Amino acid sequence: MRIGELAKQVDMSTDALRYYEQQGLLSAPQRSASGYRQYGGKHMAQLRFIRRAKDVGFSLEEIAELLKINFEKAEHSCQEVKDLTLKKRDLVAQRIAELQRFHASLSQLAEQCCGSSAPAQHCSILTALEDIDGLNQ
Amino acid sequence: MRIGELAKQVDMSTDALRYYEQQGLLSAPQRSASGYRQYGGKHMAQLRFIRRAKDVGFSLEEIAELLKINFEKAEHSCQEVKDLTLKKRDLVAQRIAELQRFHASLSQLAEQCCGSSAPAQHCSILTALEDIDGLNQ
DNA sequence: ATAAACCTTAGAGTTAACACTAAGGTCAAG
DNA sequence: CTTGACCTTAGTGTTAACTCTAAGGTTTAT
Ligand SMILES: [Zn+2]
Ligand SMILES: [Zn+2]
Ligand SMILES: [Zn+2]
Ligand SMILES: [Zn+2]
Repeated sequence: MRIGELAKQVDMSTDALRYYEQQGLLSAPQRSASGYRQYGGKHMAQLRFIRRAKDVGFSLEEIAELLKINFEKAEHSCQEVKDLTLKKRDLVAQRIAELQRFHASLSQLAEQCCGSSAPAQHCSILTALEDIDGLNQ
Repeated sequence: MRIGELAKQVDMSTDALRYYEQQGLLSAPQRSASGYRQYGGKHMAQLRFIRRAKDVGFSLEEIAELLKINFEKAEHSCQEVKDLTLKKRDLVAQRIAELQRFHASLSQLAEQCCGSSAPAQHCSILTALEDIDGLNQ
């Protein structure tokens, strides 16, 4: 299977596949006499692993770590894998908390603004951003 | 007030102030005979506006828009400001939803893994990432 | 045999919001 | 009058995950 075909199968771009190979996420495949990459089922499996790991929020760097562990299962522990997962989950939770603060502030600002098509000289949102006491306490 | 002094007052870096000026977020101040930037209260107010807008999640690009509206209040409406705010809030909400999906998946994965220091050959997390049916349905 | 569709590499571009560096001019204190 | 702290510009580096471009070689179908 050449790169275009594999890319179509897993719904990724050929650029992405070459990039993953360069980053050590996808095994370098054999090459044809003319230098074309020749992929097999193993590569498709790797790409599906990558896809699923991305779908739960892992970065490519983290996925590379997971793939390595998966490749050398005997030399790694469940603890290691679980730690990676929990650490990622906590980072995600932190980011969610930050965004929820944003969301609350934006909601509060929007609520107080009349939203009319009249000139904005009195706009409470602009006032809040200007004044020291516009937001919070 | 020179740039270092102002930067200290608002707790930002001098690089950041020059960057804001270049991006049109901070008015270009007068210069001394030797070319030093000379800031006043107006600039401090602008920086505080920027700080507060950042604190509720606006990007610098969005802040530039808000500053422009704030500067020409008569030519803009509350509706415009409120729309910006609501649009941003909805984007934030979307991102939160995505991260919450990540969080749920990661929690589920972690829950199923024994986390022991034994070899990872049986690890349910790796299995889930490998298998088609490991996650979701 | 030739055109369309595919493949190759290397390298630059994208986005955000700065941080860092170099090479040099200025200002206050002692 | 010299040190040290401050300022200037222009330009490069950072992170993530690719995308795009250029310049060319290969395969397949007609
Ligand atoms: Zn209003
Ligand atoms: Zn308003
Ligand atoms: Zn286990
Ligand atoms: Zn496990």
